[in-house]
Amino acid sequence: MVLELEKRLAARLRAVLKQTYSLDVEKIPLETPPDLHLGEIATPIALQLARTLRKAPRTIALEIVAALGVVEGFARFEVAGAGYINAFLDRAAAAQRVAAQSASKSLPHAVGHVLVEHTSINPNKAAHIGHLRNAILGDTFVRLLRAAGYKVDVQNYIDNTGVQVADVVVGFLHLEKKSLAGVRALIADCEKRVDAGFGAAPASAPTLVADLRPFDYDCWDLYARTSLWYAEGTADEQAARKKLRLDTLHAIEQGGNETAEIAELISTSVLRRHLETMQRLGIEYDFLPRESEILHLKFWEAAFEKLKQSGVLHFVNEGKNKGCWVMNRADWLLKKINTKANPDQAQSAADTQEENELIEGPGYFQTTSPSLDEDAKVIVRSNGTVTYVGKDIAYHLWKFGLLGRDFGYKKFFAYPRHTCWISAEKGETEHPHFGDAQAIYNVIDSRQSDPQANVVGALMGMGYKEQEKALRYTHFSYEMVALTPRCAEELGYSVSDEDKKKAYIEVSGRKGFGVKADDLIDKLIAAVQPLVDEKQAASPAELRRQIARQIAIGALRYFMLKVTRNSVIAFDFKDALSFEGETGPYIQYAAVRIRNIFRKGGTTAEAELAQFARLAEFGAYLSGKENEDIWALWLRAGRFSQVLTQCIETSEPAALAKHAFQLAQEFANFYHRHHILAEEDPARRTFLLATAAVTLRELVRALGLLGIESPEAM
RNA sequence: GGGCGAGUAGCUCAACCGGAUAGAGCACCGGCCUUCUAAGCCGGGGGUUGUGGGUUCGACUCCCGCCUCGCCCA
Repeated sequence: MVLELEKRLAARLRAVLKQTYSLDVEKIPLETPPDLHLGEIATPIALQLARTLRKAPRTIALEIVAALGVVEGFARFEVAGAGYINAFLDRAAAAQRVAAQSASKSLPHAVGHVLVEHTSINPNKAAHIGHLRNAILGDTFVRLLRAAGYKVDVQNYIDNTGVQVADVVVGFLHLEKKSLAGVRALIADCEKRVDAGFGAAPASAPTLVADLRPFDYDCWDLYARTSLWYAEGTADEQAARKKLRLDTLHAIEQGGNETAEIAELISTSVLRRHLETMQRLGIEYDFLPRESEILHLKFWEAAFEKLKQSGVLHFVNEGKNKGCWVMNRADWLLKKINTKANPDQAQSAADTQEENELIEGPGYFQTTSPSLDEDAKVIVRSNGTVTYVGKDIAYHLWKFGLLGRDFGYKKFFAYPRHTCWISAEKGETEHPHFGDAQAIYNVIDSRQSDPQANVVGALMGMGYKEQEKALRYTHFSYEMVALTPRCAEELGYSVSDEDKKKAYIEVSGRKGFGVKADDLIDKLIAAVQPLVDEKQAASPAELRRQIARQIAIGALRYFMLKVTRNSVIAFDFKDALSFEGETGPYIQYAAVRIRNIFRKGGTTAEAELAQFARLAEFGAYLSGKENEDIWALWLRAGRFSQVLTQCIETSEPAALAKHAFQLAQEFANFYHRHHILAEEDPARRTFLLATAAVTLRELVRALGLLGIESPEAM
């Protein structure tokens, strides 16, 4: 509702400026006034034009308002302050529009096939809180894109042939002295234990993991032990272990041997655990592309030819990179380096500005003649091995359908409503097709921004800037989750004096330092369960467990989503286990209260909205100081598409989290001031019930996009 | 050494394209349960937005320098 009116107002203002001043203003600045008595939409356009028009801002504002005339959906316009134009909505008309909206309908504007990659955990250990942030951000963004009308495929990239998997293989073979058969037996054993309770179906009892060790937990410990083992012993022993590690890695990459088979067994089993963990949070995937297929189906070889042909790579004959294939660098980057080297050439602010636009804008990449660039990115090492970035370029060419090769596909994991596929050398004949995306989002933490930029650079260098789609590459970056020193100590880790002084300590899978995802979920459920049992004593135990689970997940997802992406989360149980204030449960609680009103009133939201549609006159209920809180609620409810659009444009789901909270907060305010069911005037009662109905609809919709369920009771 | 990001209330974080009085939550203090659920509501204190300049009608926001912290690369 608000979004439509903003567009209409902007169009009208544009026309007025053209007509009155012969000005073409493409972007009309619109903002939200700080207070409702200043209207619902404001523009400082008159302030901006004061210089060009050589007039006082207020004069301009008054002229514009006079020329605006009547605009549908608006009650009036006022000039305020230094020269703001404040627009006041026709509240009754606005409320009607909001009430008439459908919760399920997606926005019509978006078309196109989008690919979102998230989670992508090394399949050698249990998922931890950092992985949770990734998966929750990614999954939420997928929900937002789908709500906006995009067709989205969700991918979870699996590095099943990397050094991390190799380390656990080394651990099983050489520390645990297990054979292939031994590993297989252990996994079968673990899976039995998982089936018995841990991390299983929603209805099962919350289980703390102390006595139930799923396989990914075993690997978590073994991985840390193996990492330590490499660093122990004499220099000779260390060298031997290092060689063992490298040989193992090569055997896995090679495939077709027992070591590779063990790696396959481990990575597949751990991967399955990751999918189970994420399923607890309502997170599902469509396709799992694996590194092993990227290797064996020769994706790199295909990409290498294209990279050489397009001149993005060149062979180095001298200097420290002699014998390597390196990537040519973009002109702007070299220019920047040269400028730094000559401090005499002081740049003006304008030049810097221009340069920034070059860097950020599309089409900046121009390959340059291969001069001496010792810092150029090496893609193929002098020993012939490909770097990670090289393989990633090949993979991303595939994502855009530019590689000319495809994976094989096999069914891997069954969700209640759909199947998750995995890559295979020889797949099933009947399968869906992935890749060929028009836009991609890679949910990867900010530490990977350099490699990501290199991949983009390569794609652009290959000339795909001409094809619009190759530019639609978004590194959906986010900061890591770290532990506060206090939290680390609580968990029993020994914290060095140096670390104690820090605000936070980075988690490390290699050191086994962190909070496991399943542990956190279990802890949350265990913390909420007593509250639910107490307040819902009359409900059956199974329902109480379901509610506790919904609240726990709501708390966790909201905790990860309320913070903007580029802020480090210093994890602390005190904050994460909170169910009060700006939390998921607070919002869920608001929705439950509304449900209770309808239940007690013996009516439904749908029935009341239908009743409301027949209401002749209700404008009076939306005006006046005493009804300001009610109007605030309707207005907020009408902002949904505005917020959704903003979230997608900025790749930032936090704005929706904030929106949901504000809506819940405004409802709580309304709830305490107006006793709906006690209202004696039937028309006003209908109006108040409609207010609650619209709020419920919007709360449930916003929560749903955040991946949070709305319990029937709590 | 180079690149990226961050610094806002005691703590954790917001602030739409440069706009009106910089906002929430937690913590703290004081009120509110015979009502549609107190996982709630109301009130209170709390700020030189790291720092010094610049740009302009206007700067948390843009530019330059410096300080501190984090990450990445060498």
